[in-house]
Amino acid sequence: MKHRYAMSFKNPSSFVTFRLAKLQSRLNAQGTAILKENSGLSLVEWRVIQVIRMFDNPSLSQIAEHVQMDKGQLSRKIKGMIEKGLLKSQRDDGDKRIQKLGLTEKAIEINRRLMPIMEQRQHNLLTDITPDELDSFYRIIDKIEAASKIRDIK
Amino acid sequence: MKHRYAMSFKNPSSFVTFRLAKLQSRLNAQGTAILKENSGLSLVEWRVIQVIRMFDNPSLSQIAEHVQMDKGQLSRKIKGMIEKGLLKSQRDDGDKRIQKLGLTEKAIEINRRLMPIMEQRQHNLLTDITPDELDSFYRIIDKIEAASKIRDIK
DNA sequence: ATATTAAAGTTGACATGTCAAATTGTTCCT
DNA sequence: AGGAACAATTTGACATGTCAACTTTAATAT
Repeated sequence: MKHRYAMSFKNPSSFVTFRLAKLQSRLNAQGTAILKENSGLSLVEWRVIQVIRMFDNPSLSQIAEHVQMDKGQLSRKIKGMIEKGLLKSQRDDGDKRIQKLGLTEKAIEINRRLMPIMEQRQHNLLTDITPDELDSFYRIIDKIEAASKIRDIK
Repeated sequence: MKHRYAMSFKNPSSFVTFRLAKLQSRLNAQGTAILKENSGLSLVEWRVIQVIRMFDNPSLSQIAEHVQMDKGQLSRKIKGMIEKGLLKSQRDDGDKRIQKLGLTEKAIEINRRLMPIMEQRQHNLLTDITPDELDSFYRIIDKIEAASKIRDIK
């Protein structure tokens, strides 16, 4: 289905991107604050831990893909996390370029402690939203994300 | 309405915040690229121009509120934009702490040229989404944003 | 086989974001 | 009026993000 929207732009929120950016900014601030109060993790560190936890010893590139983050930045971040004792890395047997990353006991323990708090947070964000609404929300996000890949604007 | 969601978290997208962060990251990259190709503006500069355009000579603090941005950062950004000849500032008559910000002809002209491109972009992002879906999308964003203000998690 | 191209990760330079303290002007209270 | 409390903006220190170049190893093509 194609739809044409009237473009009035009387206020900045006429842009979906504006609305999303503002929301994102708040969510980041809240997430950072919660993690700070309950752990020593940054938002990125928390996300990296989740990705490693949910996939099987992913490589740096795979993590970068999942958290949609610059590889350079992630490289430094992971170095830091290894120094902090959160991650361990192991060279891949087959491909010597690849390092497979895993969680240390320390990270697992922090995750165990933090998870209920983060679940509660998510729950708080989503009460007031019906399951149907949430479905639709995710579908729209998918659509916008798909459209955001198309670079050509002409 | 209150809803309880099953929290399985088998993959990182189980967190709304993850999904949104990823989407945001893509949208930023796309927006930045489009602006770069078609102007010399950064995303923040573009947003600042929109806010100034749509409100009546707002102050720095008002802009910061609308774009949800650190005032310190914005202060520097605006200084830069004034040097680039995009903005002009004028001290408020009543309250001498306040500077009211306005667009220069140059900024207006850039905006005129850019607006159709950015509208087209928005249009591309939203085709495939019905007006009803979009309504619902905005409502949900509002709800999540409202919930994100509540700092207390206990 | 070996030269070319590509992928994984690292590094450096530089821009942007965050936080807190400092500055200047305003308002409110007595 | 005089000072405490507050508001708007600026500044500094430091963390994070972005981009491009570089190193090492792997894959592909002649």
